[in-house]
Amino acid sequence: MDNFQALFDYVQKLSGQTLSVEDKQILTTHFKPKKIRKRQYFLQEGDVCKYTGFIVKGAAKTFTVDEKGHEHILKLSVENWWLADFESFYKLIPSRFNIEALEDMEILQITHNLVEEFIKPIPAFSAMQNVLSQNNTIAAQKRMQNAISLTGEERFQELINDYPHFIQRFPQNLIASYLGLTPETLSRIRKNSSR
Amino acid sequence: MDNFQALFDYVQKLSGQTLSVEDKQILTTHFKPKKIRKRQYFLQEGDVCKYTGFIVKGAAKTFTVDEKGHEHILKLSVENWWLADFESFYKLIPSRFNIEALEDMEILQITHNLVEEFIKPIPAFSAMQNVLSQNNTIAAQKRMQNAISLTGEERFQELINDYPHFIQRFPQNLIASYLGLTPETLSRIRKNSSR
DNA sequence: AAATACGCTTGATAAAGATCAATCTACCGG
DNA sequence: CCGGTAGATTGATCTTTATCAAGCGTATTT
Repeated sequence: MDNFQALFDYVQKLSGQTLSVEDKQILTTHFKPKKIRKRQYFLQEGDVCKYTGFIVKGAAKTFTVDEKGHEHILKLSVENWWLADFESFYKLIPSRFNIEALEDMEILQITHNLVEEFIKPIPAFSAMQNVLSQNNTIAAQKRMQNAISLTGEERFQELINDYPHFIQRFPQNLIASYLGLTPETLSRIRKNSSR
Repeated sequence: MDNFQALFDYVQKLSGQTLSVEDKQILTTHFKPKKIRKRQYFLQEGDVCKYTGFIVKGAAKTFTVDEKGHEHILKLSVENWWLADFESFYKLIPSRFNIEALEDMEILQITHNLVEEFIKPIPAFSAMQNVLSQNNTIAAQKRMQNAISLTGEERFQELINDYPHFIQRFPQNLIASYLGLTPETLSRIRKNSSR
């Protein structure tokens, strides 16, 4: 039960609506709790992303590996975020991304079909999805603007502003990759900006 | 009538559903045709984006101006795309962006309230919005990945792949800005890559 | 037709960031 | 307690990209 409370709270908060007892029952029936251990993969490049997962506890990285073997981190995800490559999840095509647990995780996972059939009909859930989609659009737009118009140092400052807990929680080399920098460059940026 | 046909076609294509005569009537009633001349602004930084516009004809750029007076182009929009700063449009807050016509334009515009009240209840329109939202999420994800993991030259190649008509239609300095490069750098990239 | 503005190119130089290599520390796991 | 691994830092060097300045061609305006 406790696992699901986080999901209920989240849906109600974002939608601004209340979940009935029956709604909660439907969510509890179709979302499956799953544990993922640190370093375990939720999704591997080339596989279809069959599930999306609501993160109850823990954190993960979404990344690609280039020809030189370097990781590029597209996304860092923590509690109350959704875990998936949505391109693969929506279209059922092989994913270009890997998703790996950075800490031991507890998630609630579900397939696309079950969402469409049983979950979307819940008004609060559907409303939550709309709000989430708006938030994502806005965040993506901001991050893209930062990418094309700011220097590495400025992007780092923005990250500290927008997601201060990331700095505490994740090692610096992952932060660097998320910002599109090498660990060495981020190290030097931090050194110089503390002047 | 002709103006609206493009919108009808677009909604039906993306939603996979058919618009009834009544549906079309509702759309025709609430979307207002508007002409915007080349160099005219659809939105100015600091203003609230009250309208979203479906582009029937023409093209526009969405951009910011930094402290040094340099433009940074976040988006280039053409026929069958939507024109708006969605952060400002959804939340009714002042926009950080400018949107300016690059060619004479014909759009169909509407306010947020009218969409919510009259347009969203049309099932095909609502379905179209869901598909559009998915497409946008996927495109934003891809562009972000390119930004953090590719060089300028590689990003240019991706642009040629994904939006070949952009190269024909827009001057090179706008393409450069969209890619997060200076016009000089893009000029040199093109020179060297034709080797 | 002249004037002008705009976009593209090229050159010289500077800044930002990547790469490669080495070292240092801290934190496990046996 | 020891050895290993992961992360952070620093230095030297190279590559990529920005900046500033000038010149050129072409379309547009008057």
